[in-house]
Amino acid sequence: MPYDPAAFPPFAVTVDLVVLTVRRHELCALAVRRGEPPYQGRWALPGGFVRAEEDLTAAAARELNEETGLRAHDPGSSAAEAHLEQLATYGDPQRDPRMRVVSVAHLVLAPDLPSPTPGGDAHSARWAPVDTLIAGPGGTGREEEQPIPLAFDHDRILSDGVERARSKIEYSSLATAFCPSEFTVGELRRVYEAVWGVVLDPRNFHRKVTGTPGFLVPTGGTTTRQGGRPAQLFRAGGATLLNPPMLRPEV
Amino acid sequence: MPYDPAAFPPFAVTVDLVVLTVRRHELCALAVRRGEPPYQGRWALPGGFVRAEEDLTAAAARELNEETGLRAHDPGSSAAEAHLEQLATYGDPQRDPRMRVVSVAHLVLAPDLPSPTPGGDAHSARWAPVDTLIAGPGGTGREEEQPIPLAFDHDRILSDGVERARSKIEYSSLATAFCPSEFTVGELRRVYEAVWGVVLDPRNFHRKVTGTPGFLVPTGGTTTRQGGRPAQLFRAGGATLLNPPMLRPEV
DNA sequence: CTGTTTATCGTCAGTGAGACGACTATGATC
DNA sequence: GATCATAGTCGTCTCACTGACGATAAACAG
Repeated sequence: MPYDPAAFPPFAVTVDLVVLTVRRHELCALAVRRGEPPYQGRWALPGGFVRAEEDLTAAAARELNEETGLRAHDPGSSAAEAHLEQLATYGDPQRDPRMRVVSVAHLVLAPDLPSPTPGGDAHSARWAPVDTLIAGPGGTGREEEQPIPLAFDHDRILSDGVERARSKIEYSSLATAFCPSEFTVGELRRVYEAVWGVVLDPRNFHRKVTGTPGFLVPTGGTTTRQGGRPAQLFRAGGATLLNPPMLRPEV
Repeated sequence: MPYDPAAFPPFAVTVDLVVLTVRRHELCALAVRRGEPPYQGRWALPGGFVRAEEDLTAAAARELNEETGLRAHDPGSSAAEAHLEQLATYGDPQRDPRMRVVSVAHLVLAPDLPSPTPGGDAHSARWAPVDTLIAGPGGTGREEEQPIPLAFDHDRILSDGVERARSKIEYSSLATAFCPSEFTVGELRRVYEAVWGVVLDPRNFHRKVTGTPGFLVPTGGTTTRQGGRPAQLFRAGGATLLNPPMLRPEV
């Protein structure tokens, strides 16, 4: 194909973020309320335009920091860290009524933030349980109420992000991205239970995660913040791939 | 962020294709020779600009058909079919020296084509063993020769595509996309061996694939095209996910 | 002190994978 | 035609891992 600067149509390129965390035993996603048309007043995923000289990952990290104060996981940063990875790209010609927009969606897994409302504006952003945003895989959204659809094609993007997170914690140590830097086996188990929406056997889970080399390293400390007998504290080990994987119970 | 049509920079959006097949027991990728600068004369992945009113997947399917005559796997099409899925998006500001280009890479898994050269122009396209294009995971490229780098960031795109294919045949029935519509267990095993670069035990492999419900359905016919005792012919079953997965041997 | 909660260790049976022996059915070769 | 090489198919044995679940430990609440 010959090079002709006039031969290709111009696109707007954006990044959208699926930011997931676990709050009160529920998988939650960050949603922002749109202030202007289209979809004015509807909830949407955070995102924005990629700048002229900005890498896609950098744009996603910048938007994440603007919305939540979180930093993407860069070795060398000591701020609150989150896992960030590219999810997929959505480019249906009709997905934005204003113009042709291609959105590169990114997935962020963050620990539960102490701040009750992410970002600065409490009215425009919230953590919403994913069950209230999209219908679950097995049935309707919880409480029999159908969720109000997100703006644009963000329902699909969120679904894809949740599914990616659900499958990825099976064979990687990514579930630790939902935990603070030090955590107990029980806290990690509750992450799996919230993300998968299942109940796991504490004894088998304990055997699995402590028996997988490189997954968890004990810090020596203990805590009773979950009540009951004091539990050992761990931090994430160097292993990123779990082999054999953690098995998600059958439905 | 307020809507201002002048506030976002224009991007060119392209699709690039990682087209993989298995030829003579080797995993091969489709490469085209660039006819003009930049990187004139170098090998590159096939691809092209997304049209103004064209979906990303449609653009990838169109480019695939233009280059190889293959059709993406659409139910209802009887042409030679291939699996097509989105791979990842590459948007480094410096990746194309001419302008800001965001490329949505797609992965295509195709059966070995009877035509010796894909597409029409034998001089500009070829199937190249991936080992001759990128260094293998365990060491150098084969024959101790360092491969000539592909144009742009296509080395990375190809590596990502190959890695996706290698991991995806573990837990899905996607390896059948490399096979003709009817194939034997041995032919499927040779696909795994070529993609992973390993040798698998024929007896354990046979037990695994024939014992997984929905993976293979016998057609009733047999063939001796591989020599030896006649082998049953199968076609791909409806199952797409393999549970438990096919295990890739340790290195 | 008793009950409750959570953590942790152990046991046992069943599933599945790796290693590998044995047999079968074809074509090639002497 | 006998023999050999090749590829396919069935079985067996062992080990690792999982799921189910009993038992004990260490905290706190009443």
